[in-house]
Amino acid sequence: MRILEQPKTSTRGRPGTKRAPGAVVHRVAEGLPRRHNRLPQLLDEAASAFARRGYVGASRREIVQPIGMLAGSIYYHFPTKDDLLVAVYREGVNRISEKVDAAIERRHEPWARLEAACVAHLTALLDSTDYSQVVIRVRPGDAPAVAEQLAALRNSYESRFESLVAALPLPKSVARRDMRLFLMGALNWTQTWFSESGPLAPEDIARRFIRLLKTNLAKEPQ
Amino acid sequence: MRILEQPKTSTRGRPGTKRAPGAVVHRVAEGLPRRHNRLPQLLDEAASAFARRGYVGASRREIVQPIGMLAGSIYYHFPTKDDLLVAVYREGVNRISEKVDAAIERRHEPWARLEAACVAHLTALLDSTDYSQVVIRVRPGDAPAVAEQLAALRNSYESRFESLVAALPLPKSVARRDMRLFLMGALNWTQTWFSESGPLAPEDIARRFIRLLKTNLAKEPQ
DNA sequence: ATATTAACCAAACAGTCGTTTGTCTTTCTA
DNA sequence: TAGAAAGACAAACGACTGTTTGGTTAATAT
Repeated sequence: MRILEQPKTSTRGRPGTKRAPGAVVHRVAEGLPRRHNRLPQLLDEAASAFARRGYVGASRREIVQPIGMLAGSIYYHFPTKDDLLVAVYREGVNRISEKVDAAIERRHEPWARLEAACVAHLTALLDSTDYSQVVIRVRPGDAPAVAEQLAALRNSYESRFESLVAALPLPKSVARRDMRLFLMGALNWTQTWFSESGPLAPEDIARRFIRLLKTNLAKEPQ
Repeated sequence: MRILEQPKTSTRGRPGTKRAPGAVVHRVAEGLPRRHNRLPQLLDEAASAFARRGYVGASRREIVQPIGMLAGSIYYHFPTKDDLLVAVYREGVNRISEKVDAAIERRHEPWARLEAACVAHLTALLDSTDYSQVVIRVRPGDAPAVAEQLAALRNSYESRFESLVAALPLPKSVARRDMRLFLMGALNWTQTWFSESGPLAPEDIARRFIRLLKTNLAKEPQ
């Protein structure tokens, strides 16, 4: 199981100990993974911690504590905390992408496709134990050394919505970029105020937002 | 200049050193403030640091370094880092509230009032050196010990928009709470993608979002 | 002019951070 | 079944964290 790939020019973060500049940073697993491999659990806990506490707020020790692992052991799997974040973030992008793709697959009408995508997006975002939360909660700038990687990952996901909006039959005066940013922003911000005990389920919220967009609010009552 | 008011039951955060439970936590300034008082600069730098790096990401030493103050000196003004955050947060709420109030003061048409409020809101949010950024960037949950205070402050500001939306002449079918959350979410999320070098100024974005809301997108092209 | 005190400085404290090193056990392969 | 490597543990490293303590200086009121 090969983990480290990029040249590791990123010696950022807290300079607890300086790393030897050109040396091999960490022994990298070469053979096949074994049965008793806690990498999946490690990623699960990291996702949970990053989603709940943010990237800087989640320490390595509190990440591994629930599975009885020691903080140093993470370095067998990931050479830095930043790399662990990238792995979680990538998995988050993959999962939410799959859900969205599956949701729009069998729809054909452009508005129905957009709505299905938004429902899937919001469900993933607000579902309490999902990697996808990290993609929204953690800003790329929170880990400067890997910020570009994170931004690229997020972008590769959000570009789907460009296509979905591009397919809509809209009045010429409407700037589609504005509309996408408007809609996605409102959806992403739900993470701030959404409560599971609230009256609305994630899919309701998504559908209501789409409806609001389509409704002509300038019209007088009734 | 009296700073500490609440009973200080919150001995949270990193337990570097335990505080004596019932003892007077800190000598509190009793007399009038003096001329050479760097409290305003301290607040400025704290706002800047919290806005740029987040609450947990900004250390006390990096906050005071630009004004040549030492980390320990903050404790003359604030008994904990959390209290410093509350002060910055409160100032942020005050500033953005004043701007919004001033903007809507001389407007009377409901939609014009909402638009003016959104323009003021977004300008404050995206203007690079303002306290108000902290109100959006920092989540109340980032400082659990004072989370309720922060939430209450944010709420006292956002309630303005409830009134503004309530005054709109809307079709009966429109849920005003949804609409408010929709609009405010989209505005607040701009902090994530806005770039000063981009094509749009904050006030343009706000106006375009309002226009999008009012436009009937369900209509076919032209 | 003197006493008071606001507003710091200087230096340390204990704890936590991300990270490293060396060792050990378990699993797979030859 | 022997050897090798996967996947950790145990313990420490130095830097950094929020916080405390005691002393210092300069502005203010008397």
